[in-house]
Amino acid sequence: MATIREVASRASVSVGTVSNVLSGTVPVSTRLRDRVLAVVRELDYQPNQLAQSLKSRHTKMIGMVLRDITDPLFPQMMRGAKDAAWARNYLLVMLDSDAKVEREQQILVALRTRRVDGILLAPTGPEESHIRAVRDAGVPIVCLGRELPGLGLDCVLADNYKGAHQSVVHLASMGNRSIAFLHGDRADPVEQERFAGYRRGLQDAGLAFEASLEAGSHSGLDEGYRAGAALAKRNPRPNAILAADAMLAAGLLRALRDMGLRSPADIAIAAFDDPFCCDVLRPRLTAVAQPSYEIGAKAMEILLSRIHEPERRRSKTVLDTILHIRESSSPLSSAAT
Amino acid sequence: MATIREVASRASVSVGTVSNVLSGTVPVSTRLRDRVLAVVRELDYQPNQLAQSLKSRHTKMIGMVLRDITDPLFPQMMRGAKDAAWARNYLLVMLDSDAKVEREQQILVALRTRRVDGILLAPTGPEESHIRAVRDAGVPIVCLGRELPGLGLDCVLADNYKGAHQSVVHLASMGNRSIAFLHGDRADPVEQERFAGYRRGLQDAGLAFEASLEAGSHSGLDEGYRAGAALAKRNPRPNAILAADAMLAAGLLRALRDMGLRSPADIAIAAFDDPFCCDVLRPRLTAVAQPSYEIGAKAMEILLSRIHEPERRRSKTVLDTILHIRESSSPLSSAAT
DNA sequence: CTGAAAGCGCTTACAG
DNA sequence: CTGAAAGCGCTTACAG
Repeated sequence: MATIREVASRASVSVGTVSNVLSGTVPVSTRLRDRVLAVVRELDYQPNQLAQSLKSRHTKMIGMVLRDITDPLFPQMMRGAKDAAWARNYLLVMLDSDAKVEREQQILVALRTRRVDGILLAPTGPEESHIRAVRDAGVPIVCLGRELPGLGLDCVLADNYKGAHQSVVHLASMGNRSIAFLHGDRADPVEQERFAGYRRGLQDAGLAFEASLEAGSHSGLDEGYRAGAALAKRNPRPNAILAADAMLAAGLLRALRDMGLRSPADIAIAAFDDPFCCDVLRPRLTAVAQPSYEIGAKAMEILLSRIHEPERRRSKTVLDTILHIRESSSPLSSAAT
Repeated sequence: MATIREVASRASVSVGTVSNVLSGTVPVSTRLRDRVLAVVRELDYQPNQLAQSLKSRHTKMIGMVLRDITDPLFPQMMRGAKDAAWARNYLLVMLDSDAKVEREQQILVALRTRRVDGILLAPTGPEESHIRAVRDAGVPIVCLGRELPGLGLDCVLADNYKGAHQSVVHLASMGNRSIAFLHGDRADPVEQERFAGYRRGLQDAGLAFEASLEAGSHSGLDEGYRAGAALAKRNPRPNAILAADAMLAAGLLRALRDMGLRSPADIAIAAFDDPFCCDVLRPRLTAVAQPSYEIGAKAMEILLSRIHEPERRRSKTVLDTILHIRESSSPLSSAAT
């Protein structure tokens, strides 16, 4: 690839002059300007951003580190972040940490040595010493979807508490008196928020909570099937189930079907997050959607602000979830099975 | 962040020595070595990869440019590519071109100026002049999932022709005599392969093809619903439908349900690609899956080979698809609706 | 084994 | 307006 020296010599000017016409920060005579531009075109010269960055101390590049690119939560989040980045002329690159802390740590180091201007992070777990290290090195980080208690990082996340509360109130308003909670990962703080909102929703709806209303111990289709079936076999059978995620709900739906039970007639269902399959399942699944696009966009704006103003106050942004009421909780919304 | 000069002065050695102990390519006395390493730890010094790359002429970074990160085809592909990259100590970063050529072009330029060592590209469309430009600049590119006719790029893709053929033979073997094809984008070369395989499958199964067996003009749930319903209303009604993608099939399924038709009893269905929802739909969808993980992994291996051996012969790798037979085409596979 | 120096490809004051 | 020079943070021969 051509270097600035080559275009300078071909155009018979100094490299400084080439730099000046390209950057446009210093006036250059039209004659030289045209000569330089012609050579630039002729050679298809593109400045080496590595060299530029070395001087200018910024790369105009942001890294987005995701726990699991397979999770339907993330594509929209990335879209939001990407659009916000492009709007300010930053390049957003995405990395997948595969839900492994060591991988996350390696990625963080790789990003740091490549001097990205900032990082958007959907952390893998509670472990945070490696994150602290890169924060202490001075690279701005904003957390996606959850808050890391220890480090005072900016974060933007959905209001899981309120979302759970709202869905329980909805379920109760449809006449369901006993509403169960299907757990995924009880140790996950996000799920704990959801569970807390559920408990409070029960209370506000004047409904009782008891231990027999809880089931599930990890995520996944199979666990949804297993724990969902167990729940449906309880006597008395709960009228409704709020699942901690859509995967569990899909398994649950399968279990009901195999048991000859119908939803919402026999059991109403609602689930967290709203991957595409919710709308395609039978019955269509009522879901508490996170505003993923907005989370991504907002997080990027905050990151960019912090890059340009490192001392700004740490912020925590909480965005409302959206309740999509569909067949699985509402007999009215078209012919449900 | 600390620079090599800082650690050199703190350790009272020259920067060259620091570099030598860190790279390990030149022997250094234990005394100096320990002193340097101590300071490195103390300062949490990480070499600036920008500067390193400027000298060494490689960034150890690969860009993966995807047409649509929302497409369930891609997460696994990225996993495959990422694992292959890490194994050889390269960093893989992902970019989304949003199915827009201009965006793809901007990303390609951004990647080129940042001097990535190579690019994995799932191109957005037939337009290829901007791709040619970066190839001509000398950056190795391998194409994902399709072949760009004009440029002689390495590519790795699924055998769509054979996959279609196989699924038609399967459908025919289940006793279906008239098998329709539900189109997404007729201009898409990948779909054309699929359609050709379908035609040939019909022929090999001794079945007739006629124009009334074709429907659909673009992709999406709604079009699947619309064109699927049209197909199901034809007289005589086709026994089976092969959908160009799973989204179409989901819409089609919805249409059948609304028409009071059952699958596979009234109409058998198979679809291309195998997003998660295929296994969760009711009935579960028979699908021709692309070996996404393998495509990604293989493509990365080829890219890495080309990086180290630029003159190697151009290669085209075709991987077999996998037919997942499920309820929608096989009454045997559990109680189908 | 160790250090001084040149150079990777740019940008940015500073003279002229 | 234009060019020569210093410097960004490294690596790599080359002396010693």
